[in-house]
Amino acid sequence: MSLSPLPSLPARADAHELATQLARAILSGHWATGAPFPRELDLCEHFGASRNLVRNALARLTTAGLIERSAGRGSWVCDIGEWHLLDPQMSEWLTGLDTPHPQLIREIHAFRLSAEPHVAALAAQSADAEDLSRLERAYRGMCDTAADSARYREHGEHDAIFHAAIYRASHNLVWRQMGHLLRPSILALIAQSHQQATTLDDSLERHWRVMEAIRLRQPDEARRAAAYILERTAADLGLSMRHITEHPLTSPKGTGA
Amino acid sequence: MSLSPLPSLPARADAHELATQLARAILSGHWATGAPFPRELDLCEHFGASRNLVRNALARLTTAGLIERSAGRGSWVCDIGEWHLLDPQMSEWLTGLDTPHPQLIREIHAFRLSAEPHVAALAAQSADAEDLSRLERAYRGMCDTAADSARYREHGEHDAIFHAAIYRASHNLVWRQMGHLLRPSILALIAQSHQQATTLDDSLERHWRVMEAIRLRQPDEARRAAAYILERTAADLGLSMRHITEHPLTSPKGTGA
DNA sequence: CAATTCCAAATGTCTGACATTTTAGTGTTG
DNA sequence: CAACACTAAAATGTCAGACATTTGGAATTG
Repeated sequence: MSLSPLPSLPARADAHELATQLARAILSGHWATGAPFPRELDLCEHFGASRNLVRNALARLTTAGLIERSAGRGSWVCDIGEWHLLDPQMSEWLTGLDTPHPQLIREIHAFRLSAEPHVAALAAQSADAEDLSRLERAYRGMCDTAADSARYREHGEHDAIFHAAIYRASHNLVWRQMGHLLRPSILALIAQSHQQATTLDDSLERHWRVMEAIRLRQPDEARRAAAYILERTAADLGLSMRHITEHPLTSPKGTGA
Repeated sequence: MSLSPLPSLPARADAHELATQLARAILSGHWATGAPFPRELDLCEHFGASRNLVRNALARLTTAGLIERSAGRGSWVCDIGEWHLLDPQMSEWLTGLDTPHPQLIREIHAFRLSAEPHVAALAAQSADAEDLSRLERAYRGMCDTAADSARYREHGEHDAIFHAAIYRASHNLVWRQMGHLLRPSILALIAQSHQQATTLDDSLERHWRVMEAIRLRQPDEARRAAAYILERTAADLGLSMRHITEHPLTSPKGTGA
C-alpha cells in the first residue's frame, strides 16, 4: 500500500484542476492525518503533468493548510484542525464533494448557530439599499426554484447567496469574508435532504422574516428570525439542537461519522 | 509613474520572503485599488530573481486575494473587500507592518467586539484542562512581561496567544481558525500605544476575570468579562465605542486614513 | 560505541523555450 | 463609412532539464 495509490483521477493539464482533485481526495479522507503525501515525481508520472505544474498545485494545497512540505523530507497530510476552513478556495473544494466530511458540516453548522443570529442583527443595523436588493434577488431565486424539485441544486445556490448577503450586509470586512464558508454547508444540506414542498414553504417563510426584519431595521427580530431558520436547518441535517447549543463539542474526540 | 516604481526593497532569493515584501507593500497602500501590478519580467529584473521564483511569490498573493491575474491581460491589485483577512498568512503579513492599514485594524476590532464575548461564553461551556492550561501560560506570560516596559512586544505576543486560546477553547474548528486573525490587531494596539503601568494592571485584571469565568463554567460572566476587555482595548485604540457598536460602517465609503 | 563523513532522497531554484489568452491595431470588404 | 477577419504584440501559463539545498540515514573511522 504505502501511499494509498492515488484514486485514479482523470489526467488534465491545469494546475487549478489538479489542485482541486487532490484537495477533494484529501477532504474525502483518502489519506489519514499525518500520512505521507505522494512525491512530486510520482504525481508527475501519474497525471502526466510537468513538475512545474504539479508544484503549482501542491503550493495551493499548502497555503490551504491541507498538506505540509519540507525540503528533503517530503510532504504530509495535515490534521483537520490545521485546515484553513475560512479560505474561499476551500469552500470551492468542499462544495460538490460527493461525500462531504461529516465533521466539517457539523462544525460549520455549529458555528453558524452561534454566529449567524448576531450577524443578522448587525445587518439589520447597517444594511443599505444595495444589500436589500441582493437579499431580494436571492429570495426571489429561491421562490422561483422551489416549485420544481429538479432544480434543487439551483435552489441551494440562491439559498447560499441569501445567507452570504446577510453577512455582507453587516458591513464588516471580516464577517463578509465569512460568508464564503456557508456555501458548502448549505449545498450539502440541500443535496442530502431533498426537501418536500411543505418543508420548502416553511423554509421560505422563515427566510422572508429575516429579510423583512433587516429591512425594517429591527435587530432583535432579525436575530430571532435567523435562529429560527437555523432550527429548521438543524432538523433537516438531522442534528440534535440541544447537543449543539449547550455543548458545542463536549464529546471527547472525533465523535465519528 | 505608470507602475509606482516598486519601493526599493532588499533583493533576496526566497519566494516566501519576496511574497512577504510584496504583500506588505500592498497592505501599506503602495498601490491603489485596481491599479496594475508590475509584470513578472519587471519583478524578475528588479529583484534579481528568476521568473519561477517570482511566479511562486505571485501565486501566494493571488491565493490571499491581494492581486488578481489573467493570462494575456496582466495583474491588478484587488479591492480591500476581496482580501482574505482570515488567511493565516495574511495575519503574518499584517503583523510587524510599520504602518498597519487603519481601516483593517478598525474592522478587525469591530468584529471582535461583536464576536469575542460570545466566543468567551462558548469557551466557558467547552473548555477542558488543556485549554485552561494554555490560558494560564499566556496569562502568566503577560504578567511576567508587564513590569518591564521594554518587553512590550513580548507582552503583545502573550496577549495574542491568550485571546487565541479563548477562540480555541470554544472547541469549534471555525472559531479556532479565527484566532489567527487577532494577532495583527493586538500587536498593532500594543505597538502604537505604549501602555502605562496602571493601564496594564487594569488590563491584566480584566483578562484574569475572563479566565476565571471560563474555569468556573460561567458563560454569562465570561461574556461580560470579554466585553469588558474590549472596552479597554477600544479606548486604547482611540476608537469611539458608540460609533462601532451602533453602526459598524455606516459611513459611505472608504472613510480615508 | 561515538563521532564524523558521505550519500541518497526529496523539495527548492534557475534557465530557456514554447503554448495560450487577450487586446489592439490594421487592413479588407460590403 | 461601418463591420468583419486577420495579424501581431504583450502578458501569463506550461514544459523540459539541470543544478542547489536540506534532511536523514548509512557507512566509515577513531
